[in-house]
Amino acid sequence: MGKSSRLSHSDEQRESGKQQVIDTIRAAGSIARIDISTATRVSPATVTAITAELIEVGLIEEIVPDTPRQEAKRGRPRVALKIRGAAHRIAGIKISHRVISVVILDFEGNDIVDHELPLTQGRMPVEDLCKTIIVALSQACAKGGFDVDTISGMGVGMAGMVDAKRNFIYWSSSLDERNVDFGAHLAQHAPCPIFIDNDANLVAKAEHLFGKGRNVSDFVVITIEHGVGMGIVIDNQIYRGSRGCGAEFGHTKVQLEGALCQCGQRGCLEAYVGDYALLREANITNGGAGHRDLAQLVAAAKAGDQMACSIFDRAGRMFAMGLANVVNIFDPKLIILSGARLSFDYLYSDQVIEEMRRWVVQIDAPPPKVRVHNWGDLMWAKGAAAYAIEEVSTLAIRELATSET
Amino acid sequence: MGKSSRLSHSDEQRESGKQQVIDTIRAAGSIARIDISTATRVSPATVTAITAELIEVGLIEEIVPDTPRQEAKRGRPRVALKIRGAAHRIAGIKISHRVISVVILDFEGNDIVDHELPLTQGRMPVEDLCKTIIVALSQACAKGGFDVDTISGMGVGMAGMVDAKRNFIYWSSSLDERNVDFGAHLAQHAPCPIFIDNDANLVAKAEHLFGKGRNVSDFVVITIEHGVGMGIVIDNQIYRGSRGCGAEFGHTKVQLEGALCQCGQRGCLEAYVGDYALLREANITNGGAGHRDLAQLVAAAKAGDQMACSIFDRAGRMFAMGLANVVNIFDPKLIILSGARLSFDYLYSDQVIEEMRRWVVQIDAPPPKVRVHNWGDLMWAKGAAAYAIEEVSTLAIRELATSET
DNA sequence: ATTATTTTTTTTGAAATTCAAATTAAATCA
DNA sequence: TGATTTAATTTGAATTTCAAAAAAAATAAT
Repeated sequence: MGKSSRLSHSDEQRESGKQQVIDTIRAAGSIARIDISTATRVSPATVTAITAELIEVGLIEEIVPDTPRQEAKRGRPRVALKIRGAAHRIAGIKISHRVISVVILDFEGNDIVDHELPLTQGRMPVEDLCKTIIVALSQACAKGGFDVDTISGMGVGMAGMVDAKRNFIYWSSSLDERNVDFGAHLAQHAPCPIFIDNDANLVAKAEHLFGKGRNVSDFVVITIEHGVGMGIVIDNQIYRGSRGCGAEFGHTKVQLEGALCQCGQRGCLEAYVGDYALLREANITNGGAGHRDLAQLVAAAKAGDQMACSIFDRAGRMFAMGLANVVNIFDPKLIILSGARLSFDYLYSDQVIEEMRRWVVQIDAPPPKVRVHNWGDLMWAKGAAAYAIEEVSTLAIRELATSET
Repeated sequence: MGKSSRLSHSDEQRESGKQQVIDTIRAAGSIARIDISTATRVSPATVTAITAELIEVGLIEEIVPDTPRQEAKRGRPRVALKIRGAAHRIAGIKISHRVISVVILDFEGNDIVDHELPLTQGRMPVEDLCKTIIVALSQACAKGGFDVDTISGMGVGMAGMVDAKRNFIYWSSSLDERNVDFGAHLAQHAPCPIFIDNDANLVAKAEHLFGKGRNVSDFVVITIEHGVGMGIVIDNQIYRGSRGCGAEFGHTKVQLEGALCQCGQRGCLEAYVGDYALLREANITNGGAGHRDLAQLVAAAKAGDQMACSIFDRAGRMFAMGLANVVNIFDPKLIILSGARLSFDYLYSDQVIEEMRRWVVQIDAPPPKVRVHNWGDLMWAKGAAAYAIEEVSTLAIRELATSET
């Protein structure tokens, strides 16, 4: 028999018991009730009550022990719980310049389908982009053989300045307008709740839920695509700043009156490590002749070309300096360098990381761990899905509290 | 009749109703029950119950309306509540190079006494420093005419790398040893609970409780003494990083392979804006002859000396750059530039702040506010006291929950 | 002066959440 | 087969919080 309840004030922001339990299960992958109890410091009695309710509504399920026996231990065997994948279908969408990537996951985070829709233009009117997103989503659903209406939530990630709380976009390289209430526009076309955020924040979410940030409460994720992005997780939550758009690592200044950046300012990190910045240098030093393409430049460096080496060398050092600043300010346990492809290994090298470590304030406590994570191309879209999974999870639990017999 | 209780798990970390209420009262200064209810979204009934208990144990009190009448309004008049100053006496202690400053506040935050004890040496053995702290505290108490044993808690602030949670000091310019469990040492002499932290963090606390950060949930405080310090408040709490010592603003790098810093590294902000850095430059450019003293250098600049101007100019720009980086990473609502004396007005000038604003990522949302706050000399010690007040407050409420008939 | 109105505060009984302790369940060991 | 061990569940109680009603304390209206 379910319990009815109105929302107690303190459950609104804080983690209710149910949230806490479901988060613990998700973080663990699979976990027995007794371990949930120790992890959350909620009594076994309460864990039983909560999990019973979550099982009843289908958000989690028991794992039937297909493996004959675990280790030979006495006592009643523990039965593990996990998220019930079938509970919800979640879409993650990443808008890049040339393509929209869609991934559809089940509620547990397993891939169901992925899909790409090429874009003819990088910068689009709002309505066009909305329609295209829905087209991409529909195609993905068709590929998976289910209806769009079966999607419970959709995360959307794009480069730019996004106020995630309001689903509002101050600026994005994918839109031809500034200050767009993108959430409102997209909602008119979408069949489900929408959650929009900056793409780097979403990758941080993905690392937290599925990646190398699992079970880590505080860490920083650095991404490199065209620009340099950062996502910060503090106390298991994305830190978003007061205007909803902090963590602009790429526009951190590393040189007074330095190189000109795409953003119009000087001395931004991005203006030293971005692909355009490297090519700009290569072509200047080469008198305009030569490297059109980053791969070519990398090859030249590997072949021992002095110019090319010097370019990457400086980029690496600037990157190390930027990273060191983040560490000096945040002092995170862990830094994850996430890449869709590892085309940026000149920045993610041991040498760069060593240099960063040297530039960090020295104390007799272990310096932050640095881990490089090479997801495939789906990284960005999965990040968007991770965000949506979390939000849908919250919605589902809130609904539980509000309704029920 | 009091209520007995054991600690529910969720009350340990989270804010219990009582904490929330007392924090609201402290933040407001004085506030009626009905307003506490709306501010905390706790029901009036609960507010009545909680405040009744807090009054009974003497942590808060009603304000008798000395002023004849407020505005002519109908209805039962609201009676305001405030923290009861007499509930506790709290000490705040700041260790500087030349002096130990002590301030004793009542529980409401009002000054009771302050006192200074000159130091003969800047860097001392642990035991000596502990003893000296107690001497300074005792002298302050004597001055106030009360016993040391009547102090309920003592905050201690010092420059260096401190893990506040453990009262552990990795390094401090006041100690001749590294990695000291200073809390344990001091506890052997002190008559009350001790709370140690980095001095800049403590100033942030003071701004939050008593200063320009009152009722602001997220902000950054920059302090300049000999070095450059920073304290970060996120979600009403000091952000301390994973090793307990983030926010090393002064050792943020602003120049690749830059000027040599006291810390042994190159390119630190401090190596461009610290007093020693300015004098170093002045003396080099002057061929070693001349400015021994910052005041002299400032005077020279004001008189139009080209060299001096250029030195301050660069320092200001480096400072702006460092600040811009903090904004680009944190996106705080508010930046408070705190000073004990305003000897650093060349860094806190409108020009510097304007420059910082230009270097911040531009979006159509208001940029962070910047406020300069000139406390007197007591700033640092008050910060230590602010921290202690908050901790004692927490202890008092925890005790309430644990004991009671 | 008396009554009506307004607003704050308190009281009261009920609902929700959580827990400790006792109990039951499901396994292995002897 | 019974003893032992560990996990999960049940049960009754404690605590917290709230909604609704009542009381309190003022001004406004008659």
